[in-house]
Amino acid sequence: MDTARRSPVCLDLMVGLPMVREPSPARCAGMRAEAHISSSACGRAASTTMTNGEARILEAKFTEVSEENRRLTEMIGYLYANNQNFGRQSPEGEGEQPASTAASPTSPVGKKRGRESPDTSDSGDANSDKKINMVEADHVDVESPLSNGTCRRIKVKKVCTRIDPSDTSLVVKDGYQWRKYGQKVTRDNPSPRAYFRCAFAPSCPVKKKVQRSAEDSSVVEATYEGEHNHPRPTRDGELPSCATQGGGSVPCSISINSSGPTITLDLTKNGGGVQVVEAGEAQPDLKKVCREVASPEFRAALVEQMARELTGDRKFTDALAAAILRKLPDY
DNA sequence: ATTTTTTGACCTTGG
DNA sequence: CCCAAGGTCAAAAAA
Repeated sequence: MDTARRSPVCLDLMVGLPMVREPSPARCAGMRAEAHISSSACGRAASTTMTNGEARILEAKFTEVSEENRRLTEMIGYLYANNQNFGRQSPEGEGEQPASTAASPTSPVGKKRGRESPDTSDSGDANSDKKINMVEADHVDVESPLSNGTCRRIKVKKVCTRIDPSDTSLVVKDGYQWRKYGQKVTRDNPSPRAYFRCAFAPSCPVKKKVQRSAEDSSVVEATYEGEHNHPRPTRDGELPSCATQGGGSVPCSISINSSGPTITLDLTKNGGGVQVVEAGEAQPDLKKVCREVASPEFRAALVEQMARELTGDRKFTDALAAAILRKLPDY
């Protein structure tokens, strides 16, 4: 497990870009339109100091870098998810069934499955301090179509938890940090359903739905969709610190905000390198991608491009100069 | 001032 | 095309 978790890579390279959500197919058109509007607005703003041609070149470059950025982020998240899969059975660590038992895509989650063997291994550590106990853990994989025509399996896991009936918060402590983004009353259940996203979104795609059981209001059903591409923050669901955890698995992180003066570059973890554990049963092209990402050439190119992007950013160089100046002793 | 939650409106999907 | 239901967004409110 430690070996499998030794390279959690969370590389968020949103260089000077607004955070882009996981593009839902239906939203792509709108998002593209927005991107176009904003970039052309940029072009207009810039036209006071540069020619139309230059603006267009910059715009094209911007689009290209954005696209590459998105691909890299996606690839690394995917690699890490795979990496975790091979190291242990699931990110939550429960004994799950093999993926071959996956339900059909048209039936994502069996509505009400019979109560099976209680599962206390999942998130039990995080819940042990509360007066709640896991009643059921249910898990299936569903396939979600990707833009390139292939399908990616999304793990859907259902966990029933017994809580105090007077507790109306719909909060299920599972060691991760969640942000609520919606609540809805559904037809088949008088109690509302709460929608949560992982606090690390959009880099972490995991979502969960929490709703009281229609039959037993002391039981809440939490449905998890997807897998975390980062370690569990802490027992209490706190944000991870930079300190090394258990098996020395801390995500490398890069956080760049070129729209403002604050720039955070954290390449200290894992020596700033990208380790990739090759997935034994990975698809051939995935293996190829693994090798490519792990290769020194790729890393060198990545570093070079990042350096180019950063040094080319006037705001970054200004902020850097200002920071260095502050560090210099006054004479 | 900043972050998180709430909640009505909007979007998507399936029948 | 219409409708219903689930899911998501984003402005406002609360912490």
